[in-house]
Amino acid sequence: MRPTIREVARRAGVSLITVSRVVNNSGYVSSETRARVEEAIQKLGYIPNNISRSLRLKKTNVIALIVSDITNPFWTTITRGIEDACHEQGLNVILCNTDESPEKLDEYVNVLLQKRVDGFLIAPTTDDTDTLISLVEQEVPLVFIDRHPQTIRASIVRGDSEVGAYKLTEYLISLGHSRIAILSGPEKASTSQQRTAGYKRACQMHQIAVDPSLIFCGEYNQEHGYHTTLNIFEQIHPKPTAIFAGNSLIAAGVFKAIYDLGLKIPADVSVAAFDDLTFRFTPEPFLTVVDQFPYQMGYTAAQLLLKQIGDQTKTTYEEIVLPVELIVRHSCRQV
Amino acid sequence: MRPTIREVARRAGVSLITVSRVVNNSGYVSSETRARVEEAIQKLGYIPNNISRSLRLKKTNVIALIVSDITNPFWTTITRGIEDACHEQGLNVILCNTDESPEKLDEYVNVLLQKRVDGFLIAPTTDDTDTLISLVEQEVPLVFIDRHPQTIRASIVRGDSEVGAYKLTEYLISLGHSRIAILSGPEKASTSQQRTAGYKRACQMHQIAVDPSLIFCGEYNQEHGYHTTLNIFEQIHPKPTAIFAGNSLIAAGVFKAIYDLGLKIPADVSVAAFDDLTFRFTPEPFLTVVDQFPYQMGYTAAQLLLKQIGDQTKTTYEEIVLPVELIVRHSCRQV
DNA sequence: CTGAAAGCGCTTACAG
DNA sequence: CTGAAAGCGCTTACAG
Repeated sequence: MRPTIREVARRAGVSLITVSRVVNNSGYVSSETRARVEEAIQKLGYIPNNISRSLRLKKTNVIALIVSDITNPFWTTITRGIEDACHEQGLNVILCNTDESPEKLDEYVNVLLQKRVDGFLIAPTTDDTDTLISLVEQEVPLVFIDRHPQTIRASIVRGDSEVGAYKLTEYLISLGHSRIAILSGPEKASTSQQRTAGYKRACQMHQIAVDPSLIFCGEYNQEHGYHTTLNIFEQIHPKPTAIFAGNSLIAAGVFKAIYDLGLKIPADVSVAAFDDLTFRFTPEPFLTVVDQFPYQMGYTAAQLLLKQIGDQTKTTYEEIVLPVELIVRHSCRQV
Repeated sequence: MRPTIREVARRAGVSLITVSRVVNNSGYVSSETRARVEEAIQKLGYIPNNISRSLRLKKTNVIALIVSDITNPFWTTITRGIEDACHEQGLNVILCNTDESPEKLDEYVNVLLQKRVDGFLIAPTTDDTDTLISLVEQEVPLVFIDRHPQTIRASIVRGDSEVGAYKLTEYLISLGHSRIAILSGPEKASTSQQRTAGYKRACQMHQIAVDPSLIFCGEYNQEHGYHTTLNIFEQIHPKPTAIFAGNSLIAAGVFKAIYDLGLKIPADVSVAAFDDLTFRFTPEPFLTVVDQFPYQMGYTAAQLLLKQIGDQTKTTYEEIVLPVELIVRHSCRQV
């Protein structure tokens, strides 16, 4: 059984209040009293109970992070940024993986609402809206990361998908490509809408006709990249000379399909993608990408959430769009 | 302000106890009463406060996970296994990154002790012993993952490093290699001791002299892999024909060094490593590895911790050694 | 500079 | 099947 503040008080011959003051460094305590209390704490191995503190203060210093899968390096890196920002401010983060299941999201949100976390950082997937709406209605501090569910007005930190896609497409056009397939994400996801929009804008700006049969929406996963690429090479004529993968999972699928088709990148087809994630174990990274700086994204999102937790008074809605960067490497060639 | 159990009770015309019973599904409640209470809960949007519940019950249903860096795919995958196991049992996990800093470890442990987490899952680094000893003395539920700090008796779940290293070395020997450099981890880390031991045992079993100048301890990071490999190719004669990297970070450094030296794998030198982590974005994985199944490792560790949290009575010490597997690919050649 | 008392929102052993 | 009362371990506004 751990000693409580009461035992410390008894041992130091003071009241509970005084002990509370020295523990929290608040209010006046004479230095002799402080010393006595500190000695008692020491001797008893007293560890303040923050459960009761939280109950009184209605503040847990814990936030919830909900992503689809921490194992996806994009989310891993975001998570690290979040944890660092929270650690600096003395908060802890509870990690949740939903695997894109609305039921798991529900479950997590319910449990964490019961645990009275101070706020939520959520990377929403397409079909989660109901639970999220209810969070917003309850005015729980909440910031979205990366994606913005349709119709929900809440704070968000995201990369500039439109501009990123524009730059990437423009780069491909500058290499002489005019038939560029884009393997985007789900039609309803704000990120894939923005990426497709950037792609279209670049085409239009450079007098290249947008061919709707080169725009493929699908999940942000390898299967989409793989099967769509196989499809493209079987059925589309004239074949595209470049493929723009909407994220790195899709890119991995594209790579595999091209490998299985016995083709070479960039000799037979140029490939570029969103998100720069394979660098860690590659001596010489190869893929041309748009980097969204996920660490910064997580860090910024956490800071925004902490700010909102700080001033609960005004329920302000804030959208932070982070700049992205085109990193040219060796997966695209001049045609 | 959220409604409390008191308001629900008033609205339903029952006592607090009764509300508590229906919320927790414990004890007898007539179905009419239950219905009335449930309606009140519904109408008020009552969300039980688990802070106060935790205070009473002395149980938070939260555990702490402390790793050096979630961004390292080995830990990412372990983390996912842990989170899944905890989620199944209704616990949440707080994620902490120490960056191998003993001070950060201290800080996290103190804060989380104050938050009264139900237990700790820790991947210790070499110099953390003091804080960890104190945790063990306090009989806080604790299980180590992957590594075992010297001198501390506590539960641990780890891969079979010795056998893994033995198999990997034996495989290299079977290809005709007799000068095999091993780039192991820190001298004091149990994992690197075991890997070095497995390496030596394999050499001895196959009548190959163990050359101490081919055994390189260092950090589990890219720098060690990089600089040691450069060193090897400048200074060691006769040169080793194979390099055994102690983990995947070291392997990445080895790869980069070999690339920078203008050499090819496996034509000029064979390379094999611990941990299979690059598969995700690679259509055709190349590196021959020992897979430690980090997902399983995390899952198992969490289960062990949850078991220990369950029966607090006996402070049993348990060591679970998980089997590992040699996965032969294309980074080693016959000599 | 120090303290008495109420209260944060639950649960539980006991009585009826 | 239902409830009164004590208590989990803190903090705070107020008084002295």
